[in-house]
Amino acid sequence: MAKRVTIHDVAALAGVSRQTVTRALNDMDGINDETKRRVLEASARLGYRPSRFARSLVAREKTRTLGLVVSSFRNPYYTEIAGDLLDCAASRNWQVIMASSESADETAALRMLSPQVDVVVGHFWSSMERIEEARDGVPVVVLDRTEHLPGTHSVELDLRSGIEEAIHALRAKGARSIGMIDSDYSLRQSSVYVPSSRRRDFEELIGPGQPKAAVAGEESIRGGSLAFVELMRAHPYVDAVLVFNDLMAIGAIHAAHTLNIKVPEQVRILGIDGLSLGEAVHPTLSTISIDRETLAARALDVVDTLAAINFAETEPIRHVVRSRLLWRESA
Amino acid sequence: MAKRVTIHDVAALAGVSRQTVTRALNDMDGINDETKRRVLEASARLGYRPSRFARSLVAREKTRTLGLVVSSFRNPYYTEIAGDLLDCAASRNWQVIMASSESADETAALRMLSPQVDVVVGHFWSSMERIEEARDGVPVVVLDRTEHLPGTHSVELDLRSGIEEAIHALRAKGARSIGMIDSDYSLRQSSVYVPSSRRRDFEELIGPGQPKAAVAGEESIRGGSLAFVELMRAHPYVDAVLVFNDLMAIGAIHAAHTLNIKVPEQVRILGIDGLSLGEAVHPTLSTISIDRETLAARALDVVDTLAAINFAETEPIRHVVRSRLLWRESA
DNA sequence: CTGTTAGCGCTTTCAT
DNA sequence: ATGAAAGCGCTAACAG
Repeated sequence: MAKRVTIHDVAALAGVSRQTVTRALNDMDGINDETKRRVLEASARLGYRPSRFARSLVAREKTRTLGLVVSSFRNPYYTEIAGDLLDCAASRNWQVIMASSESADETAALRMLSPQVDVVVGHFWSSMERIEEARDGVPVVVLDRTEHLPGTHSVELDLRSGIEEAIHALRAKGARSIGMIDSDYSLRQSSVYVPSSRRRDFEELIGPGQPKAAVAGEESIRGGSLAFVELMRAHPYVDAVLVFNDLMAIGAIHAAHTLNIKVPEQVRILGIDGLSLGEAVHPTLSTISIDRETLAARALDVVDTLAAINFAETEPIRHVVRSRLLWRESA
Repeated sequence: MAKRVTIHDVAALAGVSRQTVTRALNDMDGINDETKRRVLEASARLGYRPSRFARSLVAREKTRTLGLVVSSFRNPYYTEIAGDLLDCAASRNWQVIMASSESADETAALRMLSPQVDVVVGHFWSSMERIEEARDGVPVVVLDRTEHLPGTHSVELDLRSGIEEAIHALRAKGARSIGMIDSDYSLRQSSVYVPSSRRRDFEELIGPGQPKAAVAGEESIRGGSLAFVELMRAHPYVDAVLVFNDLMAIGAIHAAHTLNIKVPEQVRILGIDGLSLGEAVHPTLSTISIDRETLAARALDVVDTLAAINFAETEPIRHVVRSRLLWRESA
């Protein structure tokens, strides 16, 4: 590994001072054309690349860098949010460094990002303590989580009102027994299944008199398929299903095909997320849709607010984004 | 915007030297516990955050940063590659900065990334000259492109052999007239439609005697649907269709449902990409599958090779990744 | 155990 | 038009 070519080497080769090199390369004036040409040539000859570290260190306007932890690149929900966030960040003059918490765990991603960025945004399901320890002083903006986490900022999701509305609407359409397919995420993380807040909301809203028809599966198309089969076997009377997310709901529709169950005639299927992918399946997927662009915009609002106070510790900032029902064909 | 808190301020408040602050914060030894405690407290009081710029400038092992240009966050093909690349990069000790070329154009993304990173990886469809100008000396690794671009490194895709094999297999299964749905990407970029290399390969391989049944559409589910309708209207005799990518192919299957055309009985549909999503539709999508993990690994191989020579200009490095047929139900 | 010195590579004064 | 000096904020190496 050869030693780095510095501005000094270029200056030496061109027979000028370092500042002259700076002038030539940054297209500043106060430099003779001929000198400039010579410097540029020397720079090209040596394959000189200014150090981005030195440059940023001395830059008057520091590059503002945002760390983004993407939970999964296999679930379009997360990648679409990442896309929205990236666009929004670019328009507000933020660089984005991404890390995936798919293979590693999310605190590992956080720990890796924290020394590199001014602030981290992402979906985090770990305990407050673990986040606190991994963030190492860098402010964190937590997305989607419905509980309020002290010490971090958040853009929360109001799914509860969407779920409530959905239950009413499903009943109005004639559903008598509504089941749910939940995520088994907690089970995979800690070997203990804890119902998701989506399920907790669902069970509270559906009322105490109702039979509890719920199963949990992996957050994927396949997981949704398996869970649907399990649900229908255990609770054949179910005529409507709320599914943890759209990906699993698409899996459920797929499984319904296989089981020869007509959707929505025999069973209504309703997802959560609002993925455009839902339009590609038959029947098209009805869903509780999350306004991802607003979510991204709110997250950047928090980030800008924090930047304005130089990322000092401050009272948690909190935003809430609402969801809305998107009726297509499956429910 | 308050002035930045530096190591100096912490040192002053704790009544020690800057070096002692460094020792305390970086958990180095050779420091009194009591002093350490005092420094840590001062640091916390001031909300001190070490400058990542200064730190990287002086670090012996420079952070190696790779820029990744993601063409679209709405097409799982690109996000899945991004995920693979991110994992691969992390395991080889590379930081990744991402930019999307979805809303902006790709040279803008390249221009934004180039001062921040050591090397850029991504899908680029612009002309050599535009890339050359935007990269500003930073080495670029171009993915997927089948033509050989002088001056940039590349991981190319051998789709031709996959397409050839597919045509043989479709004919063996009884297809008499194979059509194609192409991407109209070039049309959107420059108002002139230029057949993609996939289409050029297809037409060469299908032989000169064959009728040319091809239409072009947007690279999306919807675009695939519209194109399929158009294709079947213009060329009703077509009994097999090769589609530019899986997303469009899923759209085509969707449209076939709507048109009441049985897949694969009446028309066989074959995509390109190998998205796992293809398993979620009915019938499941047959496809020419690209080994994304190998693609990611090859790209990182190039990157590591370049790092070893300190990113000096060098002869273009070139890898080729093969594709393979993945028969599911639609063809 | 702690402080001093010397850079990392660049850009910005300010002289010349 | 060019050069010299100062300093961005940090850490490694050496003193004390």
